[in-house]
Amino acid sequence: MPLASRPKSRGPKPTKVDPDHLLDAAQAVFAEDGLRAASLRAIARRAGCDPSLIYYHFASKEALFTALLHRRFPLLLQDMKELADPQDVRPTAERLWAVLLVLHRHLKDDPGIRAMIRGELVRGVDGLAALIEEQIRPMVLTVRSLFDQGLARGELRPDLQPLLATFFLMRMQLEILDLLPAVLPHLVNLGPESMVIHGMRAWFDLFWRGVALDPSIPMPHLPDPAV
Amino acid sequence: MPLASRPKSRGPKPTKVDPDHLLDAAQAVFAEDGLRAASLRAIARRAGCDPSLIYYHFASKEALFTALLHRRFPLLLQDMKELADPQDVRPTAERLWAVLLVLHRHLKDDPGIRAMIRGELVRGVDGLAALIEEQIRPMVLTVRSLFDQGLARGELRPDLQPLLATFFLMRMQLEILDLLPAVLPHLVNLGPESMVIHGMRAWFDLFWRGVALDPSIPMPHLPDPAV
DNA sequence: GGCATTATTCAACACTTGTTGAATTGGATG
DNA sequence: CATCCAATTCAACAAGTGTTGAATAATGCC
Repeated sequence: MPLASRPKSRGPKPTKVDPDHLLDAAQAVFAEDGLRAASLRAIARRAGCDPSLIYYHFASKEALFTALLHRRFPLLLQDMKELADPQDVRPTAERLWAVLLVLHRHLKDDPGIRAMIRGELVRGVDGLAALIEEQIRPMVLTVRSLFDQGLARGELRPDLQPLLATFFLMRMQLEILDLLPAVLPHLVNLGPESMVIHGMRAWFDLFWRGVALDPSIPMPHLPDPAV
Repeated sequence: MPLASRPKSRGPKPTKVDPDHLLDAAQAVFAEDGLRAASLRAIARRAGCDPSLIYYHFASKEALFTALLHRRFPLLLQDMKELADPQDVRPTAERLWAVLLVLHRHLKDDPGIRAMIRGELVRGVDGLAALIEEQIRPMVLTVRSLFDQGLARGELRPDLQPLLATFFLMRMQLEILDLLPAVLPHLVNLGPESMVIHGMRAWFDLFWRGVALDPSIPMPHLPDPAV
């Protein structure tokens, strides 16, 4: 009884709530409410601690957010860069499909970072929007280089516009991860997870037919995302 | 002087701020901040009136938002329905392009309603999210019927999935309207407006090649959006 | 056991929010 | 000119916000 209803105790349970745990809670709340509307009290509630504790680990609400940013983006960029190694001789179709797989792996269970990439979380917070763009740009340019390589190898339509193609490919993957599980499963009879894979394949099929030099030659085998 | 700096006057200038003017201001502010973070005071400031006036015309913040919803969506749906008339014998490519033109016409200058469609504005506000979905669904099904007609006429790949194709086509158009003018013009040398048209054509070219039964037969002439 | 340090909470601050009720104005009508 | 009404503002409310400084509990070290 003194456990559940302790009426007046002060600073009771230092159970080592490490910063990562706070970041997890912050990510969840930010994803739901956006940067502006998300409250530190809501984050603290989620993390099971007092709002003041956040200020012990982070300087401010904004610092908490940028810490979130630097936790995930570098990993994503790294994976993308490995994909774009010019020595990679796999067919371009396979490598572009791998771009979708990387996005799937990193963003599947993380609506927060998806919203970040979309720029939603920081609507109207100029400094942070610029910071996010700064994290995203190298990733976009990396994928773009994949298209340049594909063009040089004669596997893509010569009139292709690499930057727009990059934009189309990645952007739609974000939408697929976000929207398909939310709205389509009750229109088609598929579970949310296989709905995403189904959508990814349909999208890439359409996309590749649109960008390939000769869409009639069959695509290489496209592996499912690792689960 | 008594005009600019009137220090203590009460209820001064009934200049007939009609509800539509309030809706305009609300739309702008909602688009920037989202439903939760947007404040009635900011809306009132934008409209040049007192926050209380909003309550004279609308019952609450939420009522103001739903009024916004019912102002634009029906018009959009109507245009889309005219497009999907089964008697229309134009080539399917031309009709699908017209879908993009309708979206362009209605949403080009209206980031607020774009954000509504994307569902951003109402993150975490359950009732409203359902209400928006209710407005969007008939529009989606209308466009879907266009694909069904195209399939029946043998102009589309028989293995096409109409619902996914609808999703891809419309969703990317939203992204084009939102993102291309914001991020690409300083990477490509095009003005924001022609950037959008450029992007739309590139997108539809890719899309059509992806869904057509025989992408090698040339597309009909695709008119520019009317400006 | 005493002590310094670290992790945590409490209580309060100044401010903003949606909302309301009463007060005020301008114009039309008599 | 007086009266009525619609349009508008003022002033205040309770609740929630980010943030801070002081207080407290647990932990490891001597």
